[in-house]
Amino acid sequence: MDKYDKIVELGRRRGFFWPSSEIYGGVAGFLDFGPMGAMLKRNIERRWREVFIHRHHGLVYEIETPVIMPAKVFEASGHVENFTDVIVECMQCHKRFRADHLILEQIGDVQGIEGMTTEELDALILERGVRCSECQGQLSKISKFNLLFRTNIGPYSENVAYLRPEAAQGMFVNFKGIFNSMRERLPMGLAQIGKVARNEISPRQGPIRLREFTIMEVEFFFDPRSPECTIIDDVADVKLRLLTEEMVKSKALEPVQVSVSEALKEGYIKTEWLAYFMALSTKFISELGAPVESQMFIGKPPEERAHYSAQTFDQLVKLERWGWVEVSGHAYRTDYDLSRHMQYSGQDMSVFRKFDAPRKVKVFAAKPKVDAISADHGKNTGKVLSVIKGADVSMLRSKLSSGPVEIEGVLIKPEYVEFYEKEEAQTGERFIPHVAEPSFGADRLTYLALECAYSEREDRVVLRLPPSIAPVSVSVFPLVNRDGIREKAYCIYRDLKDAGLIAEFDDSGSIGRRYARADEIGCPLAITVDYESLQNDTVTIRHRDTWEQQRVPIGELKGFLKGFFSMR
RNA sequence: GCGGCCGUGGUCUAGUCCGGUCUAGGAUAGAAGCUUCCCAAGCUUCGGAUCCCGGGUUCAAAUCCCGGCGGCCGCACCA
Repeated sequence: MDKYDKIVELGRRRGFFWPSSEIYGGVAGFLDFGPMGAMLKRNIERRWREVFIHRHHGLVYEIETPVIMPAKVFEASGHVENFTDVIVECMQCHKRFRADHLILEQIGDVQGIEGMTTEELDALILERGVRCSECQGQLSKISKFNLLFRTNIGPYSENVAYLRPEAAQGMFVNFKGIFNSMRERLPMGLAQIGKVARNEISPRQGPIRLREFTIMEVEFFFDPRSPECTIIDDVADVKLRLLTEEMVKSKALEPVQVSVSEALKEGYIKTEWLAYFMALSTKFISELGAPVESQMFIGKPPEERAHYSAQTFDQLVKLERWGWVEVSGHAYRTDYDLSRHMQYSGQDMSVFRKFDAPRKVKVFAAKPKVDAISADHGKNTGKVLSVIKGADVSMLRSKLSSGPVEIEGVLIKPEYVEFYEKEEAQTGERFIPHVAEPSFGADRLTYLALECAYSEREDRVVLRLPPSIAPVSVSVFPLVNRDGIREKAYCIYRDLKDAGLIAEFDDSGSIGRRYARADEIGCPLAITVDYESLQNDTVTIRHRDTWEQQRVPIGELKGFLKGFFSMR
């Protein structure tokens, strides 16, 4: 029985997590979190929120957008195209191919192949005799890999929508509006914690690979001309363990350990903001209990990167059963997403960059020749004039150079317009921001925290969760249930709850049993009220990790706890 | 998706090969009470399993057969 099995067992026994829809046989890739698990996960989310968002207020803002978005969004993002693979396998040599690619390759362009169902493609393969391009073997039926969950909005089946596979698109589509309302400042990060869904082909590994999970993402927008991270000094000395793309290529297994500033100087990481977030992530993952030695970042080669990424580092953590597992991804998405949304929606996603000093630029201007126009158009002259004024000058100029052109139903002749060069002062230019994206899976982190915290002592399970994320902060026990001790303990318990702590009260079984119960859910402190408490108003505080006890006056309890939890 | 192994109270497990003695045993966890009073002590009592689901064979199925679902391992997949 390895750690994974033990955690799965503990997870069920103590109400952390278990497979979803279990009474109907369960369904792979979905997980339910119980009372303890939900609290643990929320605490991890809360810590992430503090580290990545609140500590950067003024720079990073949290937003919330729907899980369901119209098909158009994911057409623009490239997910519809890149998330849907129709795959055939050669029955002879067992090589796999993208079915559509193979068809196009062998029989040329096929009308409407994009929208074809697998049955139609199967039929096409059969009719046209498409074969394995390697060995000419016969092909299997198509299997379809579409990781997007599809649904409809409203009663119309043609109104297709998808469940988001990442929270990012909600931030991209909102970028411009928020940029405006947040006073048009770059850099600016948008963050989101929320559910995403990916219809994985065959998810295994329990909480590690899910079809629906919580993602925690920042889309950090910056001007590619000023890509400097203004707060890089805060993390310049943080050590990163890196396995760069080149090292992966040369089959290196041991990561190099370099400081953030070295990693940037050596060009391992392409942009400072990405490096900044990688440093934050290292600290964050350490705080959850994973030692730095069992973390590393691995550079993804182009063929393994997402379609939108110019550089990706996966942050890996070593788990006992699953080996190196990705807990966060750090992608340099450049201007891919905003450009695509600009193209697909027709909305301007660009941002104005002011020059240090206005520049003089030579531009062409169009001057309509009213005489010539009115000679041809008479009363319609006004219409023609407005068409000319509305047209893009350089476009109009190049078109007219090869003869008359029709715009908005009006025939424009070259002699209608005179072009002349003029000097114009430009105060700036428009550009599309670039994006650095750190992205975390909260469910994996929850499992990670459990695995890191899991320990055994004298045949008992002790979850040594960091106090900052422990589901229950403090337990209160009466040593015995008589002589007013129980009442006193209960009073303290209620006081602590009033003070905003997650506290539990337990008066059943022996004191040792109660300590053991508290240890199993990772409660860091237990307060015991005993006979001495009746005499001098002190209690014992028992520490989960050392089992040591100390006496603290009841009056100082809240202060003690406040200090204890704030320093972790 | 392919192949192998597997699925019994909340948890772990005995029983499955060789059908009946299993109205399913044990341990642990849980609840109530007594007792003890600082690390899962003890005693009493209680609740909790249509033996993963569906079908079949049989006088009789936890046990044999088929299908499904789920889990683990290997291969494939993993924007």
